Amino acid sequence: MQNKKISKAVINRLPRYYRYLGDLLEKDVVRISSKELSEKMNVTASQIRQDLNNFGGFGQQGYGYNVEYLHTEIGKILGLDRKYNIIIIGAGNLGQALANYSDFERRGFYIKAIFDVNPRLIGLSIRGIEIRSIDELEDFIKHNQVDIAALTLPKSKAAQLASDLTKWGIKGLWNFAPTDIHFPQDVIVENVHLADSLMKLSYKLSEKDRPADN
Amino acid sequence: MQNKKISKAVINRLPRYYRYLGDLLEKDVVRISSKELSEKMNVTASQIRQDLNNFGGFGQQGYGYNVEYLHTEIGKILGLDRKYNIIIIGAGNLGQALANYSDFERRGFYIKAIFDVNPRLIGLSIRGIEIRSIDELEDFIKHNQVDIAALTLPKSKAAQLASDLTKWGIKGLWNFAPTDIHFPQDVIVENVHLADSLMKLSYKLSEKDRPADN
DNA sequence: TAGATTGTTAATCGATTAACAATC
DNA sequence: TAGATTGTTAATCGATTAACAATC
Repeated sequence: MQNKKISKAVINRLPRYYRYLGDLLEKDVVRISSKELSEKMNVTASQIRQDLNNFGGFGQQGYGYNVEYLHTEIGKILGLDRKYNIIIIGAGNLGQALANYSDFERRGFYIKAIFDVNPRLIGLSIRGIEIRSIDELEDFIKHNQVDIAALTLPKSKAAQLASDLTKWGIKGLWNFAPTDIHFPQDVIVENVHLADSLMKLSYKLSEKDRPADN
Repeated sequence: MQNKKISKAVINRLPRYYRYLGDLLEKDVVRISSKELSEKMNVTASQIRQDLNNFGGFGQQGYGYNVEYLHTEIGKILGLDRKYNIIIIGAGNLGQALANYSDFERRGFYIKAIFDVNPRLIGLSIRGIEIRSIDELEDFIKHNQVDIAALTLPKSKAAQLASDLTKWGIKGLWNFAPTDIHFPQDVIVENVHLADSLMKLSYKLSEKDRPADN
């Protein structure tokens, strides 16, 4: 079915659908119509049906959607029907926070190692995940199947490391450094810019009490 | 000038412009044309000019844009020409990571306190920021000017706390809990969903090796 | 002045919403 | 069968890109 190119807007919404369906599942809701879901999610029913139909018909006329089935199917679309091995580059606060966040494993994301330059951190463990020297990074990647590298290191080092990582075969980068990273090749980069997010918040806060000029 | 409603797409791009202009400033670049900037940022020059013209004419024909001036002006638009007091609700790993991230202060975001329910954490300090009991939260807000509350607590507690916080007068929520929070009122919510971000990454990784069907 | 580049209007493209026939 | 709700086409809306006159 999936022939036409899926738009970025649709992809951005998929995890949100997945989350809401997961919540419904926890509440033992068996079926839901696009209309009901649209009210919960604050979107139009039309958009939900359009979005889902990018990937095929998951519903049934007169009935709606089976929550469990739709949840599973969106999970498959999101690639959650397999496991991912993750390494974290940078054992600072954010890197440690990610390592400690055990919820990712429930979704199939396994953190296998953390790397840092700081000798005082190397050798320590977080939830049984060892902090290793960055010098071992290349070797580790060569000997382990690593799907995703999370970059939680300073901006100044991010670009060089990203380039090394892709050279060593990493295809997925989850970048938390406050700089954009993009590769024209087949490397997928997902950026998380916390500072940007905070600025959007301050924009909206300021907008509120900004006097309409002229 | 700013009369027409600014679209969400434009707002999302503003922090990115701000970031790139900051980088240029660090490299002592004095002026830049929309064309040069568009090449650096991987967008069209047209889009840059359209975006900026939502807020007024910051450039000069035949010259381009003065980097420092534009940086300052976008900063003002983003509301970075004032200070914000932040409190963090939830002193878990992510809350501690945010508290430790001193860079926010450079942009005018000051973390004033952290709150948690865990007695073993209460009383500790992170970078001089005290971890307090959640019982003191209401009182603290009443006696201090708090602009933003960062929610780094479990999903199960996020909704109730968000509702309390707004009752006590908080107008800005920076939500890291894996659940959507929205208030129809004048409360601004900015959601950071790390799990969603990771799922987008796994989508794109899976898409790559997904066989084009039929 | 000639060249460069903006600000802005018009054209295009894409995404969202509305509508409704198909069908469970 | 009648009612409900999907899947899907058509209409609308909004955002991006192209073009170019204005102007530094």
